[in-house]
Formats: sequence, C-alpha cells, structure tokens
Amino acid sequence: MKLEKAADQLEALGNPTRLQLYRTLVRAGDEGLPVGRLQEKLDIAASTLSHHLKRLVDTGLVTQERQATTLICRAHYPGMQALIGYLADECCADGTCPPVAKEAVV
Amino acid sequence: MKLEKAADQLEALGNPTRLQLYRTLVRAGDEGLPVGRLQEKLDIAASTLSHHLKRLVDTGLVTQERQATTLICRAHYPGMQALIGYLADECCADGTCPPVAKEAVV
DNA sequence: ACACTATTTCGAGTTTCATCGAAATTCTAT
DNA sequence: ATAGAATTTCGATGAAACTCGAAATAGTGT
Repeated sequence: MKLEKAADQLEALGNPTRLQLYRTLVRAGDEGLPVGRLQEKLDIAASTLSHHLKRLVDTGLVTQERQATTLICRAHYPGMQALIGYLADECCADGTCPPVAKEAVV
Repeated sequence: MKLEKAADQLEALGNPTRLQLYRTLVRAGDEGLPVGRLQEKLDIAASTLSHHLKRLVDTGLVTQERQATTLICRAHYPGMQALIGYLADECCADGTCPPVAKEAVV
C-alpha cells in the first residue's frame, strides 16, 4: 500500500461522523444497510450522508449494491485489513516494536 | 477507546506529511530523532513541522524528551496499538469478520 | 409513460487546515 | 549575564472540509 492511499483512508475514517458511519456498517454485518436506514440511525441530512458515503466508497472502505430502489451499503473488510496491515508494517518494519504489536502483524 | 479519540488519531495520521513524519519516527526506533533532523529529512519549514508534531503529540502518537538544546521525538507505540485495537474491535465486534482480521485482534 | 421513492448533485455559508516567514522563546555553555 | 543554537508562537493567506436545503436525477412497478 502506498503512503498516499493509506493517508486517504485514515483521513476518511478520521472524521467522527464517518467513523460512526463505518462503525454502524460494520455492526450491520454482511447484510449491510440501505442509505435511508443509515440516515435514520445517524440523524444527519441526506446530502451530508451521501457526501460522506462517497468518500468511504472512493477510498475502498465501503461498497454499495443496488437492490430495487434502495442502495445497500456494506463495510469492505479487505480495505480495512489492508490499512491495518500498513499501519502494523510501518510500526514493526525494523523489529523495534513491542511484542503486542508484533503479534498483531501476523 | 472512545470514538472521538480514535477519530482524532486517525485524522492526525490522515495527513500525508504527518503520516510520513510518523513513519520516519517509527523507522528511527527507540533512539528517536531530534526535531532538526526531522526537518532535514522531510524538507519542510520548521514552523510547519512543529505544528504537525504538536498534533501527533497531542493525540498520543508521539512523545518528546529534551536532551540539552535538542528535542528528541519518538513514536509512541502504545498509542498506535490502542488505535489498531479499536479498529480491529470495531471490525470484528459481531464475529462476521474474515479470518485474517480475526487473528489481528488477538 | 407516470407516479413514487430513494439518492445524488448543486450552491452557499461557515469553519477548519496547511503552509510559510519573521519574531519570540527556551535552553545551554561560557 | 551573554551569545548562540534549537524550537515554538504569531499572523496571514489560500485551499479544502462539513453542513444544510432545494432541486435534479435515477430506478421501479403499474
């Protein structure tokens, strides 16, 4: 993973609204949630939600799939795994990391 | 870890300059690096560097220690571990996560 | 085609961020 | 005390982010 992409993903998750949004999607599991349901849960303007969702989708942290008129959103686990992997690699690249982090890499 | 704090740390790492800065500190290992050395490596204005460093220190990702006139900076691994832990927890809270991420939690 | 619903785009306002140079501060050794 | 080097604060500027409501779009079923 390139530094730029990692920074993009980190910044995407670095906004409280988006982090909560992502968290909600993760907890929804494989079924995912429609945009409308997300809006009810988070209680923000639809346009704002759409804006944040686009950002998460663009950075590869969320996927979307149409089902009739509704758009199902799901957390994209590989995206998060790649990010965690990058952070862990950076952290332990030279072997000076504490044990706990070392295990987290494997 | 609270969502707000996690978001703060993520946002701190979400800037390319700061991520590179953090990465440089990680690679420097336990010895750390003086602010001046960081400035040479990253080639940015001293004031800009100071600004970014403050942010990393405030969010608990970097620590600083005086040695004579120079200020040594070090990556603060527990901060990163807590963040990775939070992300992993959120990701695997309901057990729907792929195996790879599951191992990362432990 | 029409009507209906779900979602996105547009335009705008306020706020926050990144960056720099210059000046101020802190710290040490003489 | 003073001089010198390292770092931070100040002030300013341009760019980007967050938020909203209203209007536009897309997609489905009759």
